Amino acid sequence: MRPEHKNVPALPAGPHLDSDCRGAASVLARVGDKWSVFVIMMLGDGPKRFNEIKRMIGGISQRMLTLTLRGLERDGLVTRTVFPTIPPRVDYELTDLGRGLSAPVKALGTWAIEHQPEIQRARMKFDARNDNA
Amino acid sequence: MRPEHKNVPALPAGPHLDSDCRGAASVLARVGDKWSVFVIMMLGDGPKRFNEIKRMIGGISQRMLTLTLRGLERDGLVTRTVFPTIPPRVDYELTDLGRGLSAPVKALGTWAIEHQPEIQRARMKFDARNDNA
DNA sequence: CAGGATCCACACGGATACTG
DNA sequence: CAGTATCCGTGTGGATCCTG
Repeated sequence: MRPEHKNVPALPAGPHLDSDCRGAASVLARVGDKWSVFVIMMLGDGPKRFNEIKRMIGGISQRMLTLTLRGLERDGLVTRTVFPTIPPRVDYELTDLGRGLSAPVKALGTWAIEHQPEIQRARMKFDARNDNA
Repeated sequence: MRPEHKNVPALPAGPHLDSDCRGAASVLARVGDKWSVFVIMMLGDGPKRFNEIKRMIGGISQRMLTLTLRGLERDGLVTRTVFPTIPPRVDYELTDLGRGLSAPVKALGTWAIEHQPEIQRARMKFDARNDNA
């Protein structure tokens, strides 16, 4: 067991970057994770079931969703509730900690959506300049 | 040329996730990038030179820093200014767009630092429960 | 339905050497 | 100093098949 989990490496070793920053790195790694961000946003408005989340996100494999949810659970950001029914049902919900995080994450998401066009234009221009290939 | 650049895949194809979200994904991918986040934070207080940034961050290889800066430049988040002196000198600075982004990013960083202990405790507990290995 | 197990590709990222 | 070029290990993540 214990193979993947999302590795949370914590920067190598350098005596650089004050330790707060280094510890924060592993947290940012989770937040920085594309899928984690999406899941947190999806869970923003109430608990959801596994396949429900999967459908909402769309491009994610069940493997990645499982791994992502496991990671978020590990970090105390979401709770996993199993209903021992047939067929089984599992609900995922943000914890208080998770809800706290969802605020800054949403801010980021909002920013991303708002400025997406500018960024895409910047990319086009940049690529155009360097694409003599 | 044009080998890496940070791939910006934009989710596969699924007719899921409203298109705003899908476009935002590629933006979040940049923000989600660990190194990009650090660089943006470093550049938060004024322009910096290449090796200056490298030293401040510490754990990054010059390759990754180059790639990261290239990506940020491509997205119109930082400007690259070359002084044709000997030895050469290159300054990197946040654009207005970049400065706009640095706000939410800092918010996230702050959150990460503040709640890092809770998260680490959550991880310990989680690992303790499942580590019968 | 929710997810564990496996196989596999390939992009990411480190180390090193070389250049303007 | 600020890169580029190359080699190469490995984590990440998709696809597929199987179970309670």
